[in-house]
Amino acid sequence: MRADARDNRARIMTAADDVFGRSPSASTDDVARQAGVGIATVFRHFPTKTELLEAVLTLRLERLRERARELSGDAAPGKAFYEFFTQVVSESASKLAIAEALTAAGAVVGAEAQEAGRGMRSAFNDLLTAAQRAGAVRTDAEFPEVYALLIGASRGATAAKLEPAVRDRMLNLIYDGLKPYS
Amino acid sequence: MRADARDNRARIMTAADDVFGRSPSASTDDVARQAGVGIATVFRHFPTKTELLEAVLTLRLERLRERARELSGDAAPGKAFYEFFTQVVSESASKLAIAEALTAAGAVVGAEAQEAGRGMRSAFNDLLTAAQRAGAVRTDAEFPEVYALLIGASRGATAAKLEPAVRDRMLNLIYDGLKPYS
DNA sequence: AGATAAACGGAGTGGTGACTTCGAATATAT
DNA sequence: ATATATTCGAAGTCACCACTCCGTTTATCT
Repeated sequence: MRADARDNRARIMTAADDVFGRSPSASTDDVARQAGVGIATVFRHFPTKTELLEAVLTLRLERLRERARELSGDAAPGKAFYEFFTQVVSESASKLAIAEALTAAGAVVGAEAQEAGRGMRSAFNDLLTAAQRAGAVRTDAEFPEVYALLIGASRGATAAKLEPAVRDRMLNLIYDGLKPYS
Repeated sequence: MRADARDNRARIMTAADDVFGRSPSASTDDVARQAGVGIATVFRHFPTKTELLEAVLTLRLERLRERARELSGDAAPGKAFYEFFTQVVSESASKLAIAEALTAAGAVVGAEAQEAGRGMRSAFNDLLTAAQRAGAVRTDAEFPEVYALLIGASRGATAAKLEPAVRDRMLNLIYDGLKPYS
């Protein structure tokens, strides 16, 4: 690939991430304008709008998986789990698309995005079981319902445009339900 | 209004509730076809698509408020609160639009829908405070975060197409966080 | 039953958005 | 520097959708 083509591809991804993050129903023209390229250039790199969306989604999922792994290396298991949970929800509140991405991850057709979704969920599951072993999360909570909580909290925070203080109180309610009986 | 006109209006509302419930991006033609009327008839009753959506939303919100009031009369306060919460989430899982409705209720422009949203939230708040007085919900949980939980659980369940069993386990985690320390 | 006002439906209209075409521009190899 | 293969972008095409127009039908009143 020629150097200018690679540049443009990166700029399109960045622009798409930004534009779709603000308004998921934005048009391809919007993305092209924001990226400073022609429409045709967008379609040359991503033959269909769906593929562009999937590329953005994949990137976001990969970043989240990366973040989960960092935390699992750096912090105490309980802290790592709750911090990751909080961070995902906080980012969703300001970036609509992450929530949609998380949702779509379970049902998306594109092989790449599916793989990224599996990776991210797997990393989250590792955080969960480590936190359970450390006694920071009750052991009778299983992955599916905890993941459902993560998605729900993200989408709820995004949809309702919660103030940060309310969002934190909501998260604390959730966390109290996740902690072991004392 | 002529009798046939009133009939058609009702059929259009029912059809819209069904069609938009399955796919919120459905076209007005879809609604007309499902209702068995021409497109023009739909637009005669609801001059714009937004107004049709708002009418459906308002109806749903009013039904929810009604349900909340019934429960608050019939059941013990704690039971009434948790049952209402569960029912809203369950219905959202099968009817996408309720979640969107709940979300939109906070920000919708139409005066009628706003009023219906206020009424529904107020009825939910009554359930909450009664349950708190009865010792079934911790008293330091305030309305905004509890309502945020309701929206989040609804949207999460809808978006992720949770199996009922997982949904119930997720709700139990939430409820454990809402119950008073024992 | 006949008159008439109200309501109906189907065929437009205009605008938008995904995707294509093709001549102009530009990176890279020699 | 020049050739050439690759990439670019502006101006299309086509399909879809919200909304309108108007000739036809139908409920209701006398």
